[in-house]
Amino acid sequence: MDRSKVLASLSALSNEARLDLMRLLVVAGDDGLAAGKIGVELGHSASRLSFHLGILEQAGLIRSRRVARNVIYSADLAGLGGTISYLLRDCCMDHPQVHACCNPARVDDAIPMLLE
Amino acid sequence: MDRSKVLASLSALSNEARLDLMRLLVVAGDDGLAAGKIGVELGHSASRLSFHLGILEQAGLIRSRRVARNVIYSADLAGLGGTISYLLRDCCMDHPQVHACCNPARVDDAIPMLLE
DNA sequence: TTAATATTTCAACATGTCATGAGTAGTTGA
DNA sequence: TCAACTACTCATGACATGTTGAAATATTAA
Repeated sequence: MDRSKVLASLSALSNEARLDLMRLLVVAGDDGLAAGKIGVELGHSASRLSFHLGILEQAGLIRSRRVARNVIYSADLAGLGGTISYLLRDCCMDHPQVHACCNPARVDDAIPMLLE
Repeated sequence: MDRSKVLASLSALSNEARLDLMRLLVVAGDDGLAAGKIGVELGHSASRLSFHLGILEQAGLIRSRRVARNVIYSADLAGLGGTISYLLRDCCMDHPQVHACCNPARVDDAIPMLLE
């Protein structure tokens, strides 16, 4: 992941409405959510929502696909992971003290993944 | 770590000059670096540097202390870790696929920390 | 085809961010 | 104390960001 993409991701995430959007879409999983449903959920106007979704998509943090009349948005976990991973590696130089903060809540779930 | 602090941190990190600053200070370790030295290192004007250092300090990502004529800046690893950890937990809901991206380069170093 | 639905685009405005250069304030050694 | 050194503050202008409401576009059902 190159630096300008990371900067775009961090900038995209540094906004309350967009952080809310990301969380909602992560929870929604691969199925995603239609724009209209998101708007109702978060109480945003259509144009405001579209603006923020566009920024998240541009930053590679979410994807969209058209299904009939609806546009379905879903989280791009690789994009999210890439951004966080950049922070850990290239910014924090994999400093043990920073990694320690990121100790997953459910260690048992995460350890196997780290060993893959 | 509360949401507004996280937003401030992400906003602080979403700038090239400040990302450079963070990396430099993480590498410098606890000893930190004097403002003047940082300016020379990164080629920034004094006022530009002061502006960005102020934003990072305000966001809780770095600390400063006066030593004689110099002001020494150093990375606040807990602040950095807290921000990353918020992204992983409250935004990504500890999603395994995101954690997998953050698999440390040096697994042997990191695993013991995760098990503590 | 027409009407209804879903979403995006656009212009206007307010606000925030950032680089620059000049000036200010704190600290030290002669 | 004075001059040198170090770092910060402030005003300015350029540019970016975010909200709003109206209009435009795309898709579907009748």
